[in-house]
Amino acid sequence: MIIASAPTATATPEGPGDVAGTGLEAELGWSLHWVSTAYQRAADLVLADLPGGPRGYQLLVAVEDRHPSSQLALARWLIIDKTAMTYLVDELEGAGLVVRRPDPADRRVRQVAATPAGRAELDRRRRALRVAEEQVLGALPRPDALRLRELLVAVARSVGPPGP
Amino acid sequence: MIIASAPTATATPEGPGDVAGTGLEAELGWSLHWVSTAYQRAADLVLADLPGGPRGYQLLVAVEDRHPSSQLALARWLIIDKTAMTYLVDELEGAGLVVRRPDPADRRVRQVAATPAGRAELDRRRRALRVAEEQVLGALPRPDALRLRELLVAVARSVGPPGP
DNA sequence: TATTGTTATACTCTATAACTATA
DNA sequence: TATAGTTATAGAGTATAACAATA
Repeated sequence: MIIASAPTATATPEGPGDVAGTGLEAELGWSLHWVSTAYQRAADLVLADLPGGPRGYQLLVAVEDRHPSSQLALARWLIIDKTAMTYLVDELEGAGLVVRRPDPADRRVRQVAATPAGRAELDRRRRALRVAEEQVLGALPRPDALRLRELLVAVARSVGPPGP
Repeated sequence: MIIASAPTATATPEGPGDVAGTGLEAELGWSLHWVSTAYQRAADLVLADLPGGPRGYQLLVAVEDRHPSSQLALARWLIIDKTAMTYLVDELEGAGLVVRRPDPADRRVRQVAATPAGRAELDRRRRALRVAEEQVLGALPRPDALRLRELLVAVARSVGPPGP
């Protein structure tokens, strides 16, 4: 959970020269919380009926973009437990979106690959998510929205997606 | 959960004139996820030993900044169930950080107020959180960090903290 | 002996429902 | 009858542990 303390009355955006004053101590937590919540709400609507839900989407993206070598590699990338991965792959495989293939070189390993239906589903959801993003950032003028994306990406890079 | 798909190889920050390209569809979810996760990790360290944890902190902030008129008002502001609120207040009251006072005007209602110990604790945690925030944004030059805070606040205001 | 994947179990959070005491 | 607060219960999501197959 993100720390979301209330903004104080004087919490108007400050000029860049300003040091964070006493009313803004928790503002980062507060704003991050609400932006994240809004995005989640929008994304959940888009992904609610996808097998596996948001997790299922993440899995499809990872499978398509990274071709992970095993369920375990996939679990580590998504930072979920290997036991949860079993259930998640079960669900997506049951829906025909992915298939498990035994690795010929190591018969302990199952490779997970998207089916054509899975790829089509992924494309649809990706497009819908892009619309959802625009709704979340809709209050910002476009240059500001792009700037926000840039800055978030810069921070995200520095704080830690697990290395490729 | 925030949708966190992997960035693609070409996901370098784009210039403001650029329309989001095909490699960036899920970038907002991805960056939001990682920034939020980093902040949460840092905040959890600061708040792990506080009674009620992060939730307890949010409650202390709300009690001090907003003086809510009842547990129910507090629960609505923090968007947690009134039943969870009971347990949370129990924990903080047991630790001597808040007290429940019956409202003289309506004996069904319990007002929640911070004790001196609660206020002192809140001040300490607020300062520690401010340090944590700076660590999360540490990779950005200070003007960029301030700009990011501004933009996040602008979006947060538009997407929905419950009105005061 | 170590590792991948599966299954079964337990634990934590949150949500639902039922109850009390006031209004 | 409706509301504030409490308690008890059930559910979802997650983590832990033991197991089978393979290296």
